[in-house]
Amino acid sequence: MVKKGYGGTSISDIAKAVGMTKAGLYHHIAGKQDLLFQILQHAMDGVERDVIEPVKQIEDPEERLREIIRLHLRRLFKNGLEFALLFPERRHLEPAQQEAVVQRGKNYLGLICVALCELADQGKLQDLDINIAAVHILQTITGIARWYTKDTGISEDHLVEQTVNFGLSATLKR
Amino acid sequence: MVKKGYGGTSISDIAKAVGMTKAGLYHHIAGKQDLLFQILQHAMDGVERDVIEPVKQIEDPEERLREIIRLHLRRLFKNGLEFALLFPERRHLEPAQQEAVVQRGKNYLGLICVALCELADQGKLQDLDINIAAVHILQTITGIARWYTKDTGISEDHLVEQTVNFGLSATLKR
DNA sequence: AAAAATTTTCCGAACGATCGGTAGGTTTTT
DNA sequence: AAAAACCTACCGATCGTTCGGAAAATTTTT
Repeated sequence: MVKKGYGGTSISDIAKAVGMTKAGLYHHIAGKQDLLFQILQHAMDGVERDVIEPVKQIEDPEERLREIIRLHLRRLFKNGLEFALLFPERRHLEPAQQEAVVQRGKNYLGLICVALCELADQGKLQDLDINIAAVHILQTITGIARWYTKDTGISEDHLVEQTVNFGLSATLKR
Repeated sequence: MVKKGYGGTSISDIAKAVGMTKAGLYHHIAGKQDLLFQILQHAMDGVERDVIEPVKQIEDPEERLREIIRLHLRRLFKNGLEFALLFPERRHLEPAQQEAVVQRGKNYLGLICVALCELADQGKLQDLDINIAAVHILQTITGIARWYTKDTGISEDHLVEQTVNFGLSATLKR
């Protein structure tokens, strides 16, 4: 589904990939739409557990923002970058499920916004539109899934470091 | 196709959208794959004309980078942000056509890389990985198509300005 | 200017294939 | 023996594509 998109992936394809027939697979899933929904929910559960929860306890907003980017990328690398590419496929869900996914996405974006706001209060931020900056940072992170592969010669550690610096120096005063 | 993806959009859908029957539409296109290919080529022709060509004459690399971001966004706004979302759908093309599209994309990325390199030579750049920074800038631009709508209350001008600043202060020394 | 010939545009009907999904039965595990 | 896992076989619908011909627009000939 990552490679060929929601519409381009048939249930038979998925069944074959897990070594089953269509009917066998249908014993485990409620339908194609619901399968995508479960995948998205599962992926976001992981982000909530490995990113959102841990950074809650970091007081210093600069350090927190740094960790948000770091942990998010680590999480993507560990769990498979590809899953980030499924996020736009939420358009194939029912409006209600779509809303649920979008809501959790906005929730995460809020995390970055809050960090930026606190930095602004401390006078550490450049003169910029916080909401736009927050989305740009998030797009930079998730955009990595669209181009990064190991055979670029770029190491994960290096990429994490560079991305953190990119996001911070784009927003922080110096 | 922007809304529902390549696989999720049938030829009937497209035909209906242009007020024709399937068979009537097929008089104008060579097939579904080729239609996508033509759309992508057409979109990239526009970028080449409105962005790549104009900035060739700008000597100063900082000014050039600024104009790349500005003109690219202006072009997206004028021609419809949505078309940027079709770029990832190139995966549904034949390998040969896919390669053609990717090549033109890399060509464009090279433009940013060169600007950054020249800035580095002038000692105006932060200590960073130029290739990674270039992709991050590009992802920030194209990422805008994924979230921006007029009803966010953000004006196009404001967004252009903020994005240019974001990209430059992420990479330039100050 | 009218008529004839030609080309372009479009449609109805159908094609084989595949789609998501289901019913009913068999095998495997508990 | 009960329950869970899985299969074969099939459903109606829709997929991308094609074909022969009608309708409309254009060009050529008279």
